[in-house]
Amino acid sequence: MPKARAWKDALYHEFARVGKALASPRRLELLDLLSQGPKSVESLAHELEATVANVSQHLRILAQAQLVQSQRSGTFVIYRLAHPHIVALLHQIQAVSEGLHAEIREWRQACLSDRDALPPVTTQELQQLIASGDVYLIDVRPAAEYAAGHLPGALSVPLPEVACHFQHWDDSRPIVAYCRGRYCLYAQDAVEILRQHGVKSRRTEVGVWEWPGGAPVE
Amino acid sequence: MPKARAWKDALYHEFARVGKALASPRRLELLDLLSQGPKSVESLAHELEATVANVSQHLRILAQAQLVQSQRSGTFVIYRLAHPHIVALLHQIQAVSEGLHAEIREWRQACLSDRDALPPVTTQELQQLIASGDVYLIDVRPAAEYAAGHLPGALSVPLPEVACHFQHWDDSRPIVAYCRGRYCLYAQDAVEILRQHGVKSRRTEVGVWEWPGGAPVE
DNA sequence: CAAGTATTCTCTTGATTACTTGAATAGGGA
DNA sequence: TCCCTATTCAAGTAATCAAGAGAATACTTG
Repeated sequence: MPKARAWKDALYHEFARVGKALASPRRLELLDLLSQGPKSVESLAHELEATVANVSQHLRILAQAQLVQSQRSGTFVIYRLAHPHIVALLHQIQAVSEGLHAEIREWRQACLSDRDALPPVTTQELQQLIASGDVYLIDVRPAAEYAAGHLPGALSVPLPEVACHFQHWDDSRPIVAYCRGRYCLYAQDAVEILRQHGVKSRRTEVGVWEWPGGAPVE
Repeated sequence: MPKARAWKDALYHEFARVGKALASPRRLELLDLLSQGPKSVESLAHELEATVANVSQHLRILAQAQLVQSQRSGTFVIYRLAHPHIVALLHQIQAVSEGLHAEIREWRQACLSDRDALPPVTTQELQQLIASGDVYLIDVRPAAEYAAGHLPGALSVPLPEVACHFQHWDDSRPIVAYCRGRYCLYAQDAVEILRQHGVKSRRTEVGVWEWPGGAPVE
């Protein structure tokens, strides 16, 4: 039945177009950054510490696979994910990868836990804290990412400004920092900065877009 | 901060190992077949209409990414998925791909619907039918895949045997055929065979492993 | 132990991909 | 209109990957 073979070949060829787009570390990191909100080529290149030309080419490949869309805004070109499902796909890959390759778990432990005095805040805990309202919930990502979506009740305190803000705060309320996700070090760094100023704080277990209630509020 | 870059590079490199494994149509089809149950290299090569050597190499790549595991059984080597999460990852890729590339939907419509007199059975409908017990629910996949897991109450009627079995059945009970999934033509073929014998039947909308209740019973 | 077979390994060829560098394009602001 | 800047294009090189053919391996069965 050669007809059935042709149909299957075409079908899996299409699926592999998505697979090929996910086959490069650079492109996975680009998608991860774009999951935090729309960004320009230049800012993506800066975050990746890669050349603009290189990032531009990777974005072209992602656009050909229709995983991202671009849109001109002034002199910049702004890229965004083409569909919210892609965030779920990313997390699925990361989950499978972490499930299969124990070294990732170990790295994460090594990077995140040994510097961390206090254990991270679990999702349930944070939900209770938000409901009670008695918490400084700080979003330590860049302000643009906060603007693209954040947890309910969160304050935007980008990492470089953490050291300035806390001084005017009530000492008795707990401080909880969150960032891009499981593999982002920003919240970890914020907690460390605060600790060096003698202020206790904790980070969340997961990032914004892993929040169970779905998309965060604007 | 070059240390953070090194950590990120290593991390996304690991994620990309999974991505690279998913970047080939052949490997995606292999994973899809393995999601139906463990199989030998030879039977996989036969289904893919590829050489054994070629399939063996693709399996090696999948094994290096730790997506599949092998185990010797007699003179055969049996491969299986390393983790049930991988099925979810596959379906996620297919969903994103189908969401982005409209042509896949069109192909599927063209292949599946025009030959089909009766509309497919929805998941809710089938659940009601199974609960009532008043249905011939036939699993038209190869017997080995039925053995590896099937829907509750299903009969194993491999495609080549469909023409023999139906004759002893009660005409008044409805017949519903299911197969590997959304992109498998077996159930479609079974319905067509039955129609040529003057018997009405329908196929399900989804396959075994897309069943909402999770893994099927043994 | 020997024969037979399923599977894997090795090597080669051709094709695809990644990254860099330098030039070109295309808007926006003066 | 002209310049300025963000982005893209193009060319070249190094590296990686896909697929096939044939040899080698590993295991079972007699």
